[in-house]
Amino acid sequence: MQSIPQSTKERILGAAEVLFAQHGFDGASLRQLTAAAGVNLAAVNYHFGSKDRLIEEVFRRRLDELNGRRMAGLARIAGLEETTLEDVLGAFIRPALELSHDGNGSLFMRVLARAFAEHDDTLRKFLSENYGHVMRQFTAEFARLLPHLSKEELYWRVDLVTGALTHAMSGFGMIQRKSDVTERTHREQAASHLIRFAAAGLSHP
Amino acid sequence: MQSIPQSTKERILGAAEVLFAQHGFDGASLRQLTAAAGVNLAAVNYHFGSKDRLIEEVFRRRLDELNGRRMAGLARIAGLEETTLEDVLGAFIRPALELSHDGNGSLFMRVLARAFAEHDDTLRKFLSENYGHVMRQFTAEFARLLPHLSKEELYWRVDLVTGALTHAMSGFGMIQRKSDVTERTHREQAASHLIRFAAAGLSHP
DNA sequence: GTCTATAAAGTGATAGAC
DNA sequence: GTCTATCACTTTATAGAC
Repeated sequence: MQSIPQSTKERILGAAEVLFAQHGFDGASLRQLTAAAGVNLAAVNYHFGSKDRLIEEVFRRRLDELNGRRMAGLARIAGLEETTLEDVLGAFIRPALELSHDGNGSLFMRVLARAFAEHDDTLRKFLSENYGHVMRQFTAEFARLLPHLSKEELYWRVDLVTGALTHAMSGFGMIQRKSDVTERTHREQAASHLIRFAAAGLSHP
Repeated sequence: MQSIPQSTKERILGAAEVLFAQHGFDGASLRQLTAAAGVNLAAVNYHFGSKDRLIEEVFRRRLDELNGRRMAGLARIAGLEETTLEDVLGAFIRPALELSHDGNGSLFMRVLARAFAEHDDTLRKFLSENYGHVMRQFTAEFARLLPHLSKEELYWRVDLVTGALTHAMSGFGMIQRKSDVTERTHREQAASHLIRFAAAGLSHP
């Protein structure tokens, strides 16, 4: 297998993901970031224009893929007679699990969690405009499977699922991985617990 | 009622809570903070020693009260034969609700959410050492009420409840308050949905 | 496309007068 | 206990050489 040298742009994006996860968007400076990427300080502004635009690209790089997989998974099962709530939750959660098994993908889930905590209007608008349709599609499928719930009741429950998902997938929790369990297995357990927990929380009478 | 003038220390703590919620611990500078409090820049270092110690005091001021109420609520109901899961969840969640109805208390819930996202070891250690016993007490009561769950299974579920709670109480969600609902009512709805959601997620077979 | 150098402003912290 | 002034850095961003 031939090794393909990473472009400066890719090196910056990779280092940014790691450092934003660890220190936050304000906490990670362009100096730390370019040093970690092994590129010149001025390269960020040359390739991205500003730090804010770099932040957006860090999201876009992962979310295009992540939400594409979610939509593909949903398309495969949505509307079928025998679809279960667990199937739909799996279509949403499993792509996040696969991402977090791949290289620094798990760190990206922490970046995403920071974006929620940030409450920044610009960032929220960017996420909502570019990826809002995914949540809407999934919510529509939940509505079909849970016809006993009012629209409002459903929205609240989906919102709480989002919270549990963000928490679990970004590794916020106090649950420490035991030394005899690989990190991969630990995350798989998290996803499996999450799917059953969310299904119960969504569907209770 | 006589108005009691706030001390410099209290003014700083109040302004810090607001600005840390809005801009984060790194994002809010001591200059912004002291200007908002109407005190001199040097006052932070005089009264608290450093920015990090100020951050700790912002937590301590609210968490002593918040967790005290939680423990008092739990003591009132724990161990009783007829205690329900909803009662215990209420004892945990209602003090947070009351806090968020009081002045800038709702902003503090956002500060707390940021602390989770921060993943900072020093801060996590501070929270765990000072308030870890609260989660342990509540988990013990959950264990009593849910004897069919293994220890591991219960830990996962409690962790997921924490995520949903943080999310809901800090107002992360996409659910926008409607104009005909007061903010107070909105938060009460959030708490009520949360308690039922968490009870279902904790207790499913 | 990458580099150095630097501008212009902001940062936490502190010394010392009052 | 509060003030001004300042130290010693770090920040993002950019101009201009190569």
